[in-house]
Amino acid sequence: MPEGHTIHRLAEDHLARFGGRPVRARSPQGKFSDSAALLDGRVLDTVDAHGKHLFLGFGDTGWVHIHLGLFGKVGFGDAPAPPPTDTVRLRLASDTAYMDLRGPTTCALITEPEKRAIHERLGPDPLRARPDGTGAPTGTGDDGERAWARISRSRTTVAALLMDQKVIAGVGNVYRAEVLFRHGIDPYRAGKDLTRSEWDAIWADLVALMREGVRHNRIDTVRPEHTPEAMGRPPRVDDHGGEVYVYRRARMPCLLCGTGIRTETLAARNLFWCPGCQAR
DNA sequence: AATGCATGCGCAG
DNA sequence: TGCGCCTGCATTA
Repeated sequence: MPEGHTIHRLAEDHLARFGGRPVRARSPQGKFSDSAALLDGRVLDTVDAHGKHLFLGFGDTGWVHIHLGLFGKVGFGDAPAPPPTDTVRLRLASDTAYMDLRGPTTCALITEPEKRAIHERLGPDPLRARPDGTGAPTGTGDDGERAWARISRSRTTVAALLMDQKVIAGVGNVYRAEVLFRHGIDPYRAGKDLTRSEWDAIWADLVALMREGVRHNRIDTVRPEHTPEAMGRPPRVDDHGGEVYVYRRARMPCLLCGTGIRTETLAARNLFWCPGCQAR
């Protein structure tokens, strides 16, 4: 499940469920036992998310840094919490709720400087962009400038650049495929051959799409005129929920032009695109 | 029961 | 470029 929208949503959900109250912390699976003991009885007072990194702030005790990797999952439930299974890396529990974390790549108790170092190696995050119309001071949120500086000088493909967390943080395999489709860009185009206006449109689109992703807790990328209802086609049946144009639609006809969706492995990940709609 | 696969990433070579 | 890591689920036998 984890692209940036999942992580930002998890940050909100942790704060809503556990914020401001002491939590019980355990690591049934064992790898986080020592840190869980330090956290036990502490108060969650802040949360933060940058790209696919989640941070749970416990005051002077430090930050729990979580990265879900490919398989990591968080499950929430209401009290009373059932006995955890032995794959639960971290269980947090309050009087009203519990959370089980399984299979993360990272779950570690870190310091403020260590947290800062993580932010420094990540590119701008569309979900950390300054929301429009809030009157927030300019320059307080992420924007696409730093990403553009890298992309516009790079001979690497746009597809690879979008997945590079140092270039832009939070985009994963689904948003990558979908945003390139939405802008008619061939994934193999070199970064330096992207135009400034194309990049600006991509960044703005990611800000909007990923915010919707946080809101609905799933990835939907089809425009209103291309929804199953609008087109009179059956909704997507496969597991991952959201309505998309190309992701995991290999060999199926493009919703817009009917060309067969292509797939190829790029840097060990499955890339999907429509050769009819996406030009070089 | 065994195998394959996944919305990720870091490392060795 | 390929491998290992972490887990759960669907598919295959």
